[in-house]
Amino acid sequence: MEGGSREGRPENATPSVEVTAVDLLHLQQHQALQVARQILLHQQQQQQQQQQQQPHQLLSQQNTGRKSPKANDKQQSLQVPVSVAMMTPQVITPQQMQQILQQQVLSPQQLQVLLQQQQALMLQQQQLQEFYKKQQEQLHLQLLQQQHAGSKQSKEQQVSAQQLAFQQQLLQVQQVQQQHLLNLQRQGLLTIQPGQTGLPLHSLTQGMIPAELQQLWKEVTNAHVKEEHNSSSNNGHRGLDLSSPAPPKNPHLNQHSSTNGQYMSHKREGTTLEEHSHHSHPLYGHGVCKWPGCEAVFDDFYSFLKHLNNEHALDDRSTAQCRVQMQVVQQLELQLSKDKERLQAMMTHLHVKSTEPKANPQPLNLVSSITLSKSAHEASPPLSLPQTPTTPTTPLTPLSQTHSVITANSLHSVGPMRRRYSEKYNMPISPDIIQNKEFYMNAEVRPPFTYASLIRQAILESPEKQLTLNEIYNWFTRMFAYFRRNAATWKNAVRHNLSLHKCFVRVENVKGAVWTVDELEFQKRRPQKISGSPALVKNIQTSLGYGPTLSAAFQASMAENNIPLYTTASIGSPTLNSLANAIREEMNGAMDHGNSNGSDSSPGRSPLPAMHHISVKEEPLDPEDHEGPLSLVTTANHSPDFDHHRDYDDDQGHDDML
DNA sequence: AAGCTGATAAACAGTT
DNA sequence: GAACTGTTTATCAGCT
Repeated sequence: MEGGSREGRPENATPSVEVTAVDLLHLQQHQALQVARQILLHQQQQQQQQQQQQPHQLLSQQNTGRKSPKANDKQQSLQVPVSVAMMTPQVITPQQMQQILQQQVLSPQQLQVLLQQQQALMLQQQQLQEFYKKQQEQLHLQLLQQQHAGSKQSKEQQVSAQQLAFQQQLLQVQQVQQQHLLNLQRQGLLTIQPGQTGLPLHSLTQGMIPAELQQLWKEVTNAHVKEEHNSSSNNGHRGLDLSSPAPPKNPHLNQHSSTNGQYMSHKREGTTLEEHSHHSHPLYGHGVCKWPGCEAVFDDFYSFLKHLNNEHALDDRSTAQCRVQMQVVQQLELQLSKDKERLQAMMTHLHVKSTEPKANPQPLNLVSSITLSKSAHEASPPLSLPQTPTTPTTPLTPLSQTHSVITANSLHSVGPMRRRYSEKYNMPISPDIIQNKEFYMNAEVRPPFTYASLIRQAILESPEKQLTLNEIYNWFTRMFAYFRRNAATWKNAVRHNLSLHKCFVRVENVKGAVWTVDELEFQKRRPQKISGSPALVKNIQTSLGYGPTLSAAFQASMAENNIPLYTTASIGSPTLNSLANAIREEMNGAMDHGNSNGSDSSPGRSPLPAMHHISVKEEPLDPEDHEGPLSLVTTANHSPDFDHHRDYDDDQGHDDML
């Protein structure tokens, strides 16, 4: 019952914006999706034109949200599309894709074909670049020899002059060059069949230079004219295919071949193919010839064309200029690739920060990607593979929400956190909270503690070890940015926990009632395990199959603690120190204390580390806070009472992490 | 697979 | 009467 309403509640539906690992993984597919989307849009437009009455059904499948909370419903899953619909329009989500496919606008086969074509085109692009490069090298030599044969200047000077020219043109011609390349591709001049990729290129780069280049040149310079005559079919602007019949939809796909976001402008390009034939040309803009170094002004397009054919015909000079341009493009692309690499590294870094010690960031990314979609906790174990969500709620935040910017929102998971990170092991809440106080206070990251643990911490931190409900609320909001949202939800949870757990004792006070902690009860209900538990040790050593190395232990610990869980997707994650401390504590507990005393675990389990953390505490709160809670915790932990922990020895602590 | 635990939601009653 | 406080029930999900 409530389940339904819960999963459909607004917080969940909020389209969380987050850069996830999956985003990264999908990044490559993004271009393909974009292109496909453009095609789809185009087709849809055509359809609409043809059947004007046909409604746009993309979102029509959304169910009308039922309201009665009581009314039983297992239809929550149907609400998924709603959240999908709320996502950024630029991104085509898997769901949208599916919808599109369902509408048969584009069949899966078609899509696959398109994608394959894109891949082939990307290959082409690479080969084309190689071709250009070689051409440039050769032409460069020729240029130097021919143009400056009689010159007294040293070749080095010439080269530097060339380089200077390159730099000057670098920015100016970037766009023009891109368009130029696109234009070539669009016209199918260099279309290469996927199967025969190697051959044509080879021939081009080897012996066909003159012929191919000449033809290519003609095509470039006369493209517009031919396009005019080519009025032909819809997309068929590939009358000049040298190698093979390009697929009908290549014009669009070709755009994709470029590595960066060029496709953004592709649509415009693609839709203006006809325009080109009339008054548009990559080398003609604003009445000016955009040939590098030309800038001749023309009143009309045809004058420009004449100029282009006359002044920029295929000769050594033009060829050399072309080569220069190619080099410019190449350098730009090189830089682009470097920047992309850098971006990737940055994103990876940010995603994985909390688990830096880990060797492989991949899983982390995956984890982080899932984090929001699910209840972050499940995804926590940085380890492994993306856990397949079993929950219907999962789809709420589709992986496709990629490309979004990292924002504060992306850091926190607002949705219902049905599961604490891990119930397995107690984590010394105090140290963690203290050390990461800044983080929790500023980042809307759900703290990896259970409500009970937090409530206890709040109470213990108070001078009198007692708080009113409202004071507890305040502590939550003060200490955790996460709890500055959804007050109704977590406050209810707090009250619920206070009432539910025996460890929280309500004491009538003069001014009302206050809540205190019965540490005994608290420890009772929390079987502490970390230390003594062989399972933990084993877990630490073998988890993830990374082996018993320290790093493995680190990973395991983090995984188990779920410390980084929410933070994997966040920028400001807990410091490495805290992680190390947490792990150290666990390790200490496991190794040092063995099973003998149950003191280990939980909240106060490791007094020493706790003390270290204390020193870090910077809270303007009461000075007593520093020692108060901790000492209390410590005593509690070491008290004989912990003997009953053994009663729970077999259960892997159900600790309380949120 | 069952049971435990925690999170969430909600209804309800008492108090302020 | 509204808001707050506190209790209770129900459901779901993760874990052992």
